[in-house]
Amino acid sequence: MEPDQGLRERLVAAGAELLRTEGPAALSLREIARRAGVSHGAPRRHFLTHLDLLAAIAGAGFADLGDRITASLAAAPDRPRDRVVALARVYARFAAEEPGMFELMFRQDLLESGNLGLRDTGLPLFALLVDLVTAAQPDDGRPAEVTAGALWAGLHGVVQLWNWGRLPLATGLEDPAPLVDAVITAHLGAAR
Amino acid sequence: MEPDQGLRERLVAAGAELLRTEGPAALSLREIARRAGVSHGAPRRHFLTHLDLLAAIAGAGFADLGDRITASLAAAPDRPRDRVVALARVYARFAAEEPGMFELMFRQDLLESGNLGLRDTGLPLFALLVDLVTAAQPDDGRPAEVTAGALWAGLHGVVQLWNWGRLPLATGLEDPAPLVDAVITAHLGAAR
DNA sequence: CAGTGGGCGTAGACAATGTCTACTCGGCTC
DNA sequence: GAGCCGAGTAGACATTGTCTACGCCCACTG
Repeated sequence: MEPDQGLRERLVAAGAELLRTEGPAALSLREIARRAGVSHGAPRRHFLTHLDLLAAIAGAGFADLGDRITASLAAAPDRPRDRVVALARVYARFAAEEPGMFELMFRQDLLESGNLGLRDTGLPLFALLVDLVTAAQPDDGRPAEVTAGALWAGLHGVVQLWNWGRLPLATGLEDPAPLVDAVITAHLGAAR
Repeated sequence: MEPDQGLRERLVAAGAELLRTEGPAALSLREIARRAGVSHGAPRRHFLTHLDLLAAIAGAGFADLGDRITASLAAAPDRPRDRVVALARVYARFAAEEPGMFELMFRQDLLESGNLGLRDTGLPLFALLVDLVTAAQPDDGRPAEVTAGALWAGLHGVVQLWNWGRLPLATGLEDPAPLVDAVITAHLGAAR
């Protein structure tokens, strides 16, 4: 490991690790500082408030998700619909593997803390989805932004409700994949 | 007002009111007790832990949402698709008017607290949706549970991402209604 | 009717948390 | 070399969730 990264990065990394191992409830400012090996006042030099630190951790989560998506798209076939499927798969896997981070990323009080860095995170993801939807040319007669928005929302809702635990109970499924497929097919048409 | 309801109900009502006026961050156990006019130890006689109290408040939110939906369906036309539209409208309005309660209702740590009362809340809503989808008979060749689940997820994702603030920014819309319509049409077909 | 037991609320303690304010210390510039 | 400033430490403070001891009052039993 690199011993010489700044404390700011170490705090974000320690928070992400803590989130992964102990869950969102363990993300106190003092515990993060402890894991980073500094006193409880040290984070204040880099983040004005606790929420700002959490927002930075969520930002790292968005960066991670973005990296995974671009990596997956690089290896995906050219047909737009297949690329949407690849994106959706990564999105669902991310939410399933890192539920704590996923929850943190979409907490609304993190935006309200006036963190502009987070404000436009997630928008590149949406722009990418608009491009894919435009290329897929669904014949629903709607603006691509609306179709892309509804598609994202469907995908997001599936993984959210799945993590929440009601959908597995209600549908009897043990995997969200059929629901993700239903969402994509509903908006972009069947696979062929 | 009835002066003689039990403290349990008064705590839930005070919490819901506090949630409405001050937001989710203000929902501390002690503040709820203060608003209910009792000492900070009193809630413990009715709720073992803070999370249990929050779960009860969320349960009241589910009951409220259920009431609004059944009231709306009573006045809705008979065509299944129109009934789904009515349900979706209520759902979206609820999320927009009571964002704090909506967020609380879907917090996942509330379920993990082993509250069985909350565990099956929301399932009647889903069963209702399955019935409506079955009656609407979409020709997607999927089990009604899957279509209903994907539909609920789409609806839920729209209002969630809308409250989150990214969708308005990304789509340029100032109302989630077109997205809700896109979701319903995608899963149940056009209005005619 | 006396007594008693338990439900229900109070009051105080405790550890932990987020924020604020000295203070310290090391390296930098003039 | 003197001053200064960024960065981390240490302690204080109010607030929170939980726990425990206590008191009250009403219903039931003998």
